[in-house]
Amino acid sequence: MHENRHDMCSDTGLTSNMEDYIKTIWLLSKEKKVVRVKDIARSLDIKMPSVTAALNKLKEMELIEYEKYGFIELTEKGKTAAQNVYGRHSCLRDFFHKVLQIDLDQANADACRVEHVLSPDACSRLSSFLDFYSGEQKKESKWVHKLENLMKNK
Amino acid sequence: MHENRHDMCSDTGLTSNMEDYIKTIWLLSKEKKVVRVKDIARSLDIKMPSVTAALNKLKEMELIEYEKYGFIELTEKGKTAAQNVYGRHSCLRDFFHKVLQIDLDQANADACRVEHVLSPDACSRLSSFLDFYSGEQKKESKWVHKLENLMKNK
DNA sequence: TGACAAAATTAGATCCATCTAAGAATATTA
DNA sequence: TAATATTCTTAGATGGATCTAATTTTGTCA
Repeated sequence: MHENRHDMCSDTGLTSNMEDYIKTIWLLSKEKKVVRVKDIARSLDIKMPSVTAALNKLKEMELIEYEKYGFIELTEKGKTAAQNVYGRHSCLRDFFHKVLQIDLDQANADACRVEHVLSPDACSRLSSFLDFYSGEQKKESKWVHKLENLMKNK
Repeated sequence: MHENRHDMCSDTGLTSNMEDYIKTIWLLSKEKKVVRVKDIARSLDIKMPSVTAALNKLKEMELIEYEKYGFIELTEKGKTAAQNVYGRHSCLRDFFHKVLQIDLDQANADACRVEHVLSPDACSRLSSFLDFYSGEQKKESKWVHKLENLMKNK
């Protein structure tokens, strides 16, 4: 019982928070090679003790490998989940930025929040829509230009 | 300090939860005339004591009028906030349902979660997009048909 | 109107996620 | 290498939101 009382996310079965952590760890490990508690804290704009607490949970869930004062690395399971979250993120960011023409920073910020709550189906449909839109954009369809103008003047 | 540590929503400055409560109260009062703790609990799929606790906070924030064992009514401030949330909700639901062709129940479910995290700007742009889309739909534009087919076969 | 049923509240607990303050481990550098 | 600075962890607290169990209030109806 009680599985669904807390903030779980449709896809990964993790809380929004846990999703944020693994996404962040994944992004940091792509650019830094060594992920530090400090970096995670800075990225998520929280304090280090909060990170430590979260890392222990993530380890418990076998999403990361991690020893006290030691390295932080995603397990395969963790990587999969992170990519999953990031997939949703980029799909949303692209929609916000490319279609709705929200500036990139704000598009990212919106995506960061929405990514945890959008159903897999909605996400995949949004993705299809984006593909369609890109195609039309390449073909320089009139309606795309109209829409672009409409969004530009907001 | 500490204003932003918890789950605040861009628009109303309330938590997702509080937004859910006032939206629910608003919807119930439109169909029932007398809003009961029991109804709110059933709507949100939580237990009555949780509702009581929330009502006290909402009263504190002057979003509802409410006395122990008594009536529950939104203040003007509360109504405004509720309409605000519901505006976001319907905009998202329409996008999910009409554009992405997600069935209505699921569209509502997705909207219910996203409504708390979408920025006002994104929301108003999405709304503009929907207007544009509806217009094109009325004109029976080819691209709309193409997109409709694409989404139908998902 | 008095007994019973339904609805609402209080009390007390849990979980999640964060914080500050203080102390331990690690890294740097004079 | 000893002192210092940085990084990280522990301990303990807070706030939001929920729950169950028990109690109180309100409503119903025989």
